[in-house]
Amino acid sequence: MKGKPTSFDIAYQAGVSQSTVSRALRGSPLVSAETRKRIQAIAKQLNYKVDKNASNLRRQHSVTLALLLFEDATSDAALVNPFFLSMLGSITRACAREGYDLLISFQQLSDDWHADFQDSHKADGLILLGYGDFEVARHKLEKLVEQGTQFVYWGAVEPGQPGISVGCDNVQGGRAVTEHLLSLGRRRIAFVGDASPHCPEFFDRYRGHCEALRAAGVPVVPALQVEAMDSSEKLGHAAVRMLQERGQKFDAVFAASDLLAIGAMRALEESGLRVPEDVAVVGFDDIPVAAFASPPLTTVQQDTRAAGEVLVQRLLQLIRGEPSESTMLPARVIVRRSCGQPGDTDATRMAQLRRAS
Amino acid sequence: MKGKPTSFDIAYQAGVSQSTVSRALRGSPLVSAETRKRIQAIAKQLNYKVDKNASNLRRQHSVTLALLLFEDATSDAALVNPFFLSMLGSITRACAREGYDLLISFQQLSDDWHADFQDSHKADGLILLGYGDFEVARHKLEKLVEQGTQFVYWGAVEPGQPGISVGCDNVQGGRAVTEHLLSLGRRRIAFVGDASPHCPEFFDRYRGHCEALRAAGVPVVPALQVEAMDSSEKLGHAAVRMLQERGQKFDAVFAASDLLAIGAMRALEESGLRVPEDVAVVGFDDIPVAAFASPPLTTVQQDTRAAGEVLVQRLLQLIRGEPSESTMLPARVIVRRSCGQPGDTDATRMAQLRRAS
DNA sequence: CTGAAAGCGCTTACAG
DNA sequence: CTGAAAGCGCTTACAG
Repeated sequence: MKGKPTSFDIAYQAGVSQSTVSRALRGSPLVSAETRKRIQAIAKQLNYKVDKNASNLRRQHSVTLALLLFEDATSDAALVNPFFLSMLGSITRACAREGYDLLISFQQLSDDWHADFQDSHKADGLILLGYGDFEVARHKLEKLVEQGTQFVYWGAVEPGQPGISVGCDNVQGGRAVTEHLLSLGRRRIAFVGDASPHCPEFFDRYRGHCEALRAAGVPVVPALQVEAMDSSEKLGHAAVRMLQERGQKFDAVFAASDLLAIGAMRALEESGLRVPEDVAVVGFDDIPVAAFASPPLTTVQQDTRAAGEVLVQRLLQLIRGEPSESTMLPARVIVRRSCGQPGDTDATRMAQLRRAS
Repeated sequence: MKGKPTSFDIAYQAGVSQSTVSRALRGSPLVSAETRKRIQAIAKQLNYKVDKNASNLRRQHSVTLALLLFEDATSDAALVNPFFLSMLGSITRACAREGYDLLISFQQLSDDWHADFQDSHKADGLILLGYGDFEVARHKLEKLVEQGTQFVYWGAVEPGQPGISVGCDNVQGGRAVTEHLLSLGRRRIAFVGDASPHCPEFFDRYRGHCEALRAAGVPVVPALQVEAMDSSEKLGHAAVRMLQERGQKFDAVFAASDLLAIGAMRALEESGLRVPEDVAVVGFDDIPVAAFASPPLTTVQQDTRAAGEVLVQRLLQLIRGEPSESTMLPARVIVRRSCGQPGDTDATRMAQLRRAS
């Protein structure tokens, strides 16, 4: 046998036409069971695999999805957002289950958003993770819609957004974790995270936060909110310093992400403040290290497993021309020690590790 | 414009033949600069992208690599080994730089090892991460070699192994971290991890460990070695219990992976033993949570960034028919508090976080 | 149920 | 430097 066998080789051995081989292997009902069986046996024996490129070319689709992870050009080249990473598993598996292959690519925020993948027929649709400044991203997303690109993205879920998005219920998450802080007696809660349309997810978390405060009759103090557009330990650290420079007193910090929260805790520690005794700290995301922070971080868990599933489902609906819609997933407060209430540390830590590994 | 433009559309607009369009866009020197320029401009204006499937079919290769992550069938479906995950970034980037696309797929250890990707022309070569029991994997790897599959894998680097592997210098890493423990006065060091050809990487770490002991004139006590074939917190926990049941005294634990080490620390804690005062603990891998463990875990860092680069380079050499060879990367001890020597916690923690995010 | 034939959109010898 | 033509390996109307 020279080179890879083709459907003609199978046909020859089976004594049928190449068309019949193709039909049999694609599961067409137009082939008799007996013929199909014979063909399959020979294909298996010859280790024949349908040539994807030929099949794709002919059928005009690739049965492949592309996962585009956007990252800041300024950040170190080896970084991958741990939150997105945790979605990777479920996305991959959902694709596999649906018979789709998954291309993965890291993109610079500044680049053209590669409709390239679809234009070149490398992928039938795109999953976008991480868009940076949403006001900038919005235009790019709108262009994608215009071009007829099939895509879904993880982010805020709000009316008027371009395309289909999947995200967690940030308002509810922000509300729930703030209520928890309030129930522990905290009243001056700082919020670390941008509260503007540039960061709709952080903004929604802030909205939920404010809702909870108002419902409890606690005043919303603008000076207790500090901008942080990105999610990093450094920005969280800087935010606490900023609050202190403002001379604001606070007994809790709600950081819009775990990375911000961890940086905030470090800054507090350095100022001689104890977490949670002096200042309670909560984050958002429940990234793997959250359970290992000192103290272990109370946070809001987004269901990354469901997230991956839903992203793939929505994208496939788009590709198949079925009705599809943006979807919000529930958020869940995970209580650990950083908020001042001894949580079930051991159990959550085990669960975390399991998710991490 | 109906549907995606083809090279014929470009040719028509440029007033040249389709062949010339193809040549111009592929950068053939057979096209005049002026013609090329005109064609490129029109292609750009029409948002033309070469159809990958057609191009691949014609050229008989896919300019795509497949990353296969193997996992235990028994483990929860959402798990991804954090160590492999940390390699993903550099693999992706190395592929992008070389102009290759990257398919990613999770495979069950028990499945056929999908030469499928290559047979179907989905990918030109494979990168395998995680093989489980190497004695079992060896046969599969040998079969891949027989079939002429182009692949590289992460693992031990030893003579007589099938195919091309890339791994860290486990012997050196095991030696170095043991020397460190010895330098801190520890003498009865337990080793948690399988020391057999089933786990060549763990075995090499054990070898390095024994070398260091012998060089220091410290006896190697077989009863201080506990099997753990896999890397999980649970097995690390069980290993410490086993040591205690054996009635062995030990003042340090060298776990063959961070996950094992973290489980071991928890078991020690539960027995009322203090880490590092009573028992020093060190791990291997330097996964993101290692810096956040309590106490922060001393471990051996594998250079995941270089790992990804080298894996891709070696695979491309194979694909291009160039000489290639298995490669060993250096390992580096990261000192944190779990070994009893106050490490530069803050600096390493920051570095860790940066790698984690 | 099966076969002959067209065609998916390129790339690349071949001829000029 | 350019064009006409073959062909990569399939899938799928079309005809039987």
